[in-house]
Amino acid sequence: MTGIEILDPGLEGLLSRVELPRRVIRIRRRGKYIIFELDRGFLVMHLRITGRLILGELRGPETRAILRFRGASLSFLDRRRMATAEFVEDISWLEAKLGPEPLGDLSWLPGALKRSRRPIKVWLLDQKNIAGIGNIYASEVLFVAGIDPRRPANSLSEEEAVRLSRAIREVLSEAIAHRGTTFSDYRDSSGDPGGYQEFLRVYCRAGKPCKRCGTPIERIELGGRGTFFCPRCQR
DNA sequence: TAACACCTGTTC
DNA sequence: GAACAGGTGTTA
Repeated sequence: MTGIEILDPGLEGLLSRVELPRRVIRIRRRGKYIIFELDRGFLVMHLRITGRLILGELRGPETRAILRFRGASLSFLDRRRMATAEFVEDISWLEAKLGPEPLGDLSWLPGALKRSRRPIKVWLLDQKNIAGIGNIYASEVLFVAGIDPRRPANSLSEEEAVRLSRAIREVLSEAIAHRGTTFSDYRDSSGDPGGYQEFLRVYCRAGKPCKRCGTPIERIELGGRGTFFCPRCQR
């Protein structure tokens, strides 16, 4: 990393406290966080809802910073300015607040569900339980598993918990294969939208017929977030 | 654990 | 004018 141009004054304190250049050892993801491992310290980013990292130098009202590397630049854009980026010396705090990865081994999941009475949909969104499931995929996963999002986590049977584990893997793998879900803002690093919005089963389909049984999809609020489900297919 | 706060844009 | 939006951190 050879330089950073900070365009949003709100990022000053978080990004300017490191002397450049620094070597990037590798870039990885943990939950919804993007981690640049540097020869000393880390650059940790979270794109929240409308954040984007686009290759090249894009200057516009949404541009918050431009990261420069030897031979490449990354523009950090964010329409709602809720995304975060900061240099830190260590990232143990991140590991401490995130549950296991959703695409890893999930054999622990049935046991963990028994320890919570929260609605299963709210449980899935809590990054401390499992890291990386957002509001779209929580609804989608529960539809595929055939589970009512309002059910207390600890009311799921062993068999339902196993179905849920499989649904998590299936939905997230499919979504990744289609390069993500774009309603309005999400873009990949080339600026291209994802394609999974074409395949969503329940999310944002309130009133439309269930793709499996034809019953109108319902929208309710759980944990303050819009939640979509089929009252017939999900019990 | 729920409500609110953080932001700004879109849609009704 | 109000409601809604893919997320998370703080507060009550």
